[in-house]
Amino acid sequence: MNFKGEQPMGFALFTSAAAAMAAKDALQNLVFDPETNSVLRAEMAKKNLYVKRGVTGVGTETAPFDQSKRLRTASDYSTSHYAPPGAFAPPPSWMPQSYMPPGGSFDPYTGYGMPPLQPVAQPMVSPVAPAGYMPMQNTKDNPPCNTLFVGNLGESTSEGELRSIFSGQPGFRQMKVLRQGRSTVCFIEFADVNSAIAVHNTLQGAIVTSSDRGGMRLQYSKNPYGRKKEFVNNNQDGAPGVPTSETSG
DNA sequence: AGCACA
Repeated sequence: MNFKGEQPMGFALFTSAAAAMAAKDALQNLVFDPETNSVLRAEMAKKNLYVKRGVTGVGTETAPFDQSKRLRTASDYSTSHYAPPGAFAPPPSWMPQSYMPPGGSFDPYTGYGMPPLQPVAQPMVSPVAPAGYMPMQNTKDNPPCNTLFVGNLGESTSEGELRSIFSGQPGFRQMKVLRQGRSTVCFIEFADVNSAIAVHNTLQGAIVTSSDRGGMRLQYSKNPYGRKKEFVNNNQDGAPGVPTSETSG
């Protein structure tokens, strides 16, 4: 569905072009309305957002403006003090060399400078945490693979909502919901690891309305789809191993 | 924190 010109849109101001790029990538394809499976489209604006001094959340005023009363937004308030959000934290040791976290290299934009200005007051919230997300601590994750494990889902979680959230994501293959008494977990297979990584990052902590636990927790599955189960006994000394379902068939 | 199906 594409109602050009009729969909609401908004503009968000970031501390730097790099931060805006990171947020854009993080939010791209976010399902913000699971009911209709509506997906968020994020682009770099054609022009910088102008913000009146002392006013927050503006952008649509048409009143005549006075150059002295407005502040031109710069692309380079000292980017050095900008702490990237958790999704772009330094890669752990198992991170494959080939994978560069989004937001890692924005060199094309660093020379993009406009004259530095006094910084506007920035709210101390993560620039990529819109409504619809909950902060989510995700200790103990597994190496990236093509299958995501979804946790922190209440027993009331509807499979339909999960499907509407994930089935529209690029690379989605299949989904399986598992009821576990008081809680629910879910497995999602993607066509490739990168698709899974993208969703792991963008939907981490996303609110599942039908669940009563706030945000979902996304982890890489311990046992991804399509990975052959290894032999339990692959000792080199030739001793007979215990047959597994692979060997005894 | 809870990881099934092949």
